[in-house]
Amino acid sequence: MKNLPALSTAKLREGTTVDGMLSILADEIISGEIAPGTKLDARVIAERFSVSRTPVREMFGHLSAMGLVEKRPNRGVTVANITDELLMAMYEAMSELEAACARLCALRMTLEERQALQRSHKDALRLVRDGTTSDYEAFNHDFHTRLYEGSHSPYLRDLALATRSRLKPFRKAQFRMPQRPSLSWQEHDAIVAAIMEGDAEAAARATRSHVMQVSISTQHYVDEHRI
Amino acid sequence: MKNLPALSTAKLREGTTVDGMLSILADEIISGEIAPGTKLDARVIAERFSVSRTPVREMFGHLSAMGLVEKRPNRGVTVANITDELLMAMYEAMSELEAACARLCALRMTLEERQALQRSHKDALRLVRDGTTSDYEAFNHDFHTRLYEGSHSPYLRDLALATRSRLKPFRKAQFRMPQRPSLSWQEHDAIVAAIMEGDAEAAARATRSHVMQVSISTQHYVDEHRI
DNA sequence: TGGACTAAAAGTGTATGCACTTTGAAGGCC
DNA sequence: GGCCTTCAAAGTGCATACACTTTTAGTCCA
Repeated sequence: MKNLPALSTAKLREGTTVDGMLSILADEIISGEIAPGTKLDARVIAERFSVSRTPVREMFGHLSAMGLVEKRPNRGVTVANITDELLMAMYEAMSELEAACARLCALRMTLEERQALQRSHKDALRLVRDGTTSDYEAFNHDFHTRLYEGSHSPYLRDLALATRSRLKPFRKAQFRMPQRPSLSWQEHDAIVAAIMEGDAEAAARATRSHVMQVSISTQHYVDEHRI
Repeated sequence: MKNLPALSTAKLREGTTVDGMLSILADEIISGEIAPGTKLDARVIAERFSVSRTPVREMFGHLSAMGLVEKRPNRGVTVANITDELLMAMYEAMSELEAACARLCALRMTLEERQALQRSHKDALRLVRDGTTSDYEAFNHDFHTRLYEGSHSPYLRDLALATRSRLKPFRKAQFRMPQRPSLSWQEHDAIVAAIMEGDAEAAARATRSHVMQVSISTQHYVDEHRI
C-alpha cells in the first residue's frame, strides 16, 4: 500500500495500531482459536490487519513478553502451549501473591481503607442474593484490587495485576457455577475479618485458600464443559 | 550505511545486535550513567551502535518491558526513575516471593532436594571462613535458586527469577560489608532447619526476614557510599 | 531406492524514506 | 505585554526494499 497524502483512516500512529492487533491476537491465542504450536507468519498477519510487517514485529515482541508466544531467532514465533499444569502453576503463584498482599493489608491498611473494604464487602451481600453474576464479577474484581492496593507495596501490586491479567481469559467461567458467588462471599468474609483484626497470618491463609478455591472451580468447569 | 554485498562484520542477524545493545544500555541506565528522566533519542543511539533505528526501536520495547524506561506514544522513551522507594518495594516483593517459595519448599521438596540443600549449605560454612566474598556470592545465588526450584511452582519460580534479575545490579554491594557472609549463613541456617522439619510457616518467616535483611544491608551500603 | 549436495523459495532482520505528530518559537490579535 | 495562532524544525511510527538465514524440493551419485 502506497502512502497516500490524505489517508482516509484517521487512526494512524501507535497506541491503536499495535495495541489493537495485540489484544485481538492475544484473545485468539488464549481462547484457543489459534492452536498452540501454530507458527505465526508475520506477513500473513500484516496483510490481515492491512499494515506492514514492522508493527507486527513489534506486536510479536509484546506477545512474547506476555508469554503467549515463543520467539526463536530467525525461526519466527510460535504460539506457546499453555498446558493445564502451567495454568495451575499460575493460579498457585496468584494465590501466593494475593496472600502476600492480604498479609500486608492486615499490617498496613489505613483506617479508611479498612472501612472502605468492609463496607464494599457488606454491600456485596445484596449482589449475592439479587444481582446478576456479572455484577458480582465486577465487585469481585474490585475487591481483589483493593487487596493489591492495600498492601502499599507497588511492585507486589504490579506483579499481582500482571498475573491476574494473564489469567483473566481463563477466569471467565468461574462465576457461571451457580453457587460460586455465595461461596466466594463467605471466603471474602474470612479475609475481611482477619484484615480488620490485623491478623496477618490468618489473612494470608484465608486469601491463599480463597484463590486456590477459584482455581479449582475454574478447573472443574473447564473439565466438564471442555472450554 | 549502505547495504554492501559482502558486509565485513560477520555478526548480523538478531540475537547479538539487539541483545548486545540491550545489555549495554540496561547497564548504563541501572548504573546511573544515564540519568533518570533523560530522553533517549532513537537516532543518536542508532548512530552510536552503527545500526538503523529499527533494531533500536525493538530494544526500546525490551527496555520498557524491563521497566527501565517509560514509553509514551509519539513522545519517545525516557529513562525511568528508580527511586529508593521503588527499590525498597522491589525488595519487599522479592522477600514475599522467596518466602512463598520457601513455604512450598517445606511442603514439597523431595528428599533428594532437601539433602542437597542441606549439604550445600553446610559446605558453605567453609566459604564463610576461608573463601572470598565472591565465592560466597556465587554460593548464595545457588542457594536461593534452590529455593525457587524447590517450590515446584514454575510460574512462581519465574517471577522470582525475573525480580531477582531486575534487582541484580543493586545487589552488587551487598557482600562488601565485612560481616555479611557470616550473618547471611546464619540466616540461611534457620531457613534450612525449617525446611528440613517441614515447618512451612517458619520457613516463610525466616526467608522473608533474610531477604529484608539483605535489602537493609544494601540500603545502608548505598547510603554510606553514594553508589 | 536412499542419502547427500544444491539451488530456489520462503521467511526473518535491518536500512531507509516518507508521513505524521509533537514541540517550540515567531508573529498577529486583543 | 500576555495570549492565541501559525509555522517550521525535530523526532516518532509505518511502509517498503533489500540482505541474510532457514527450509524445502529437486537432482545427482552410490
